[in-house]
Amino acid sequence: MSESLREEIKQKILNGDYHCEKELTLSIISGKWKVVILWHLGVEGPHRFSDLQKLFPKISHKILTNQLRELMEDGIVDRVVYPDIPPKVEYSMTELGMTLLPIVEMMYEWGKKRIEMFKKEMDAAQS
Amino acid sequence: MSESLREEIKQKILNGDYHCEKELTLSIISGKWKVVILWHLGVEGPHRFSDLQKLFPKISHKILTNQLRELMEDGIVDRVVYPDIPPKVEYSMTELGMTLLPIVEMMYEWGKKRIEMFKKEMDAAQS
DNA sequence: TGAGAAGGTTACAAAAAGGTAACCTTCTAT
DNA sequence: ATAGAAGGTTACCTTTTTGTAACCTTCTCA
Repeated sequence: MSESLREEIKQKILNGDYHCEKELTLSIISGKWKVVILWHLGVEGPHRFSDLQKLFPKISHKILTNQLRELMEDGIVDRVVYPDIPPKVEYSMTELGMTLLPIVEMMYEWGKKRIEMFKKEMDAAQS
Repeated sequence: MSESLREEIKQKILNGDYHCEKELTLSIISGKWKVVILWHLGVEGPHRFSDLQKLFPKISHKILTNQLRELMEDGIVDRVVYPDIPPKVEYSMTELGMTLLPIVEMMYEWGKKRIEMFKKEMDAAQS
């Protein structure tokens, strides 16, 4: 019936009856591939659908479409169809999407440091 | 078999064979209640289990335990049991957890602004 | 004695997210 | 004709995540 956490939170906001600032943000970036997509679009600029497929060989066609659709619904990415044959479709960050990029970049930095900590722990354990 | 995205990403890191910095961070904060829990523990300090229950009346007992367990496994929160009767258990941020707080706070700020935008749009639509 | 407080666990069910595989469109090149 | 390119859709299935409800422990208070 309800169509996900994203929808649930949007409803709450529309009803004006909930404190869900952080949940809203989380609901937008949650998704197995969303932060990586955002990182590439934000840092490297627009990408075609097939570029993204090459970047993430393990994502299936359907799921990639799906993640992009949701990001579009949330106003984070834009989709431009060029009248070419074969089709050419480009995805890019919206202005709003770019305001999300600092968060994505902090997540990247945090994760990087955390991974370095793991490595040190493992090295220490071996000596 | 595999026990979630969190586990999957940890495995990748242990095997040393993956670029998943952002995914690591996301996997830690993903969870319907985790960012709110982190925000309260980080900004307001330690809380008892029952305090958290009162803060989020809709979270079930089991899910709260579960979210806290996962945050503990990830080294983000600490659990201290006091030898009282009835039991007293306090959850708090670890040092590592505190390094995550800036991200949570940015998520809060972003969400807040976004909600304000929604309100303006709705007001504009009504006039 | 038996209800309640604070925390915990377990079996089970429902919803959401992710994934597979097949199909479609329109044109171009073989 | 027919295979391929670039993107899209659909039906179906599996795994993860979230939730419900019941139970347990130990002590205290009525």
